[in-house]
Amino acid sequence: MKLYNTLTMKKEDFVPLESGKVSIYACGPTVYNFFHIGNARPLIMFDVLRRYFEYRGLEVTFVQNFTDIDDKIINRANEEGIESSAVAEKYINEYWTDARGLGVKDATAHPKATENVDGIIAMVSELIEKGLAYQSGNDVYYRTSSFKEYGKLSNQNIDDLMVGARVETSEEKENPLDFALWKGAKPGEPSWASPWGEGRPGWHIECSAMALRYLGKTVDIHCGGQDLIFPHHENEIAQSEGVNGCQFVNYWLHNGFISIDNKKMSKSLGNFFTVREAAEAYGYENIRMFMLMSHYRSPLSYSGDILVSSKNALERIKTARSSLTFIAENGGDSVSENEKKFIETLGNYRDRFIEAMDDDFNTADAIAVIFELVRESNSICASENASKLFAKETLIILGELTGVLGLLYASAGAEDTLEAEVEALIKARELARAEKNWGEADKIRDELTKMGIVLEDTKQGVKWKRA
RNA sequence: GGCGACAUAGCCAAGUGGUAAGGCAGUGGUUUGCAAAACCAUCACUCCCCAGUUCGAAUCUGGGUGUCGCCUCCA
Repeated sequence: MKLYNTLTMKKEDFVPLESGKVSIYACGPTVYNFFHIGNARPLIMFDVLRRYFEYRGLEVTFVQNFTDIDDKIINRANEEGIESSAVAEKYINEYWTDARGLGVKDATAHPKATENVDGIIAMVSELIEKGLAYQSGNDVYYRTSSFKEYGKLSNQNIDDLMVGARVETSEEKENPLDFALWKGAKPGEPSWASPWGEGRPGWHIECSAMALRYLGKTVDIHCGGQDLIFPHHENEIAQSEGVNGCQFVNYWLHNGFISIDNKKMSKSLGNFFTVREAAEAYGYENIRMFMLMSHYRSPLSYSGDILVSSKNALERIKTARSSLTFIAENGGDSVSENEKKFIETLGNYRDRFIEAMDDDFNTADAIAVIFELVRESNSICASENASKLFAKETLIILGELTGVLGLLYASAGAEDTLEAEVEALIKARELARAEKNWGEADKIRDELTKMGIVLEDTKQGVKWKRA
């Protein structure tokens, strides 16, 4: 499998540290608000990466943290007049609702910053001992000038950064580029005891400490949004490699942004849609489909129209599955030559799907393969003698491929049953149709439509679905 | 100023040297009692522009234009 590595700026063959296993660290949300569509992209795309590794038989350890202590959380808590821990708890719960709604699997571990303060303190202490950090007042800062490779991920050199730096100058820092590892507590702020007095961890150090604790000194893959490359991931490298003296991450993966009106969607610009509101309007699964239809590194622009288009596209796959499910129950027993031939080609779809995914998990291409499978399958479904065997075999591969992408989960396996009243109406309509009483039949169909039941008269019988 | 990315049909979007995937929308047809769904056909002589390399370029090289992102919390 090839993955595009931000560190080398090339697609590289993925070789895990330990054969058959892969460790992944993903920067998780700062829990002070609902997360937005842009935040959902890495969640969904790297969930697909994780599922794909599992599909290929690798044992995946996937760690995603919660940043549950930070300025924004404290501000929010002050606004609402509650504890910052209550703010964090609330939005962690909201996170689960949305993430699971989007079909994102829970990570192997979801560590919280506040539960890793001891590890953070140990790491900061070691950085000080090594001369890579210094105490200033009650704060501790990383001495960027002492880490020779600072800038290697973002391909920047320190001098250029300094020229363009819009970093606020601080009396506390030796150098504007230095960043906080530990922040001394201001009155009223939540704090933890440390060798430098009461305080709390800086943002960057959390990830280094949690990656070390859960995944060890070197991680196979670290992922996140492109805006984290600098400074967040650059700082993580400085911290982790500074302390551990070895490569921190072998493959750095970064997703592209989602924009609105050609501007990056971001909380600071205020031009964002939360996943919650988008899901209410268009459905969680269609948001997932929207993301999967393009490559994770491409820029993507969000609109209601595009979600409708994604919804229709996903509907096509759902309809195909529903037709197959129907035929698997109501189809014929004899298998035609045409079907036999088709069944033999099913493996080709799998091969092409894998080929697409092996190329930097190209989900857009992978979905195109699914659509081709759908077209061929639909073609056979439309024939009078479609067989149970054909439908069952096709369902297996369709379920397998959509499962890797995490699609079709919302309605998967849901045993939906009809109300007696609806069932009676469908029977009545069948009777009317048999008598060629079209007026009555159409009247009943309109009635059912109003009740949210859509009918399809197929060769194998009447199919229904909820609108 | 430094670093990086993107530009393919009405819309979305793959494709990194061999003659433009896929989806949405549209149009014509088949099917249907009529629908729905589906299928078939059609939908970019062309991939921002110019020059170059090549038998051959959307794909490589050089130049230009436009847009976006990071350099400050940010997926």
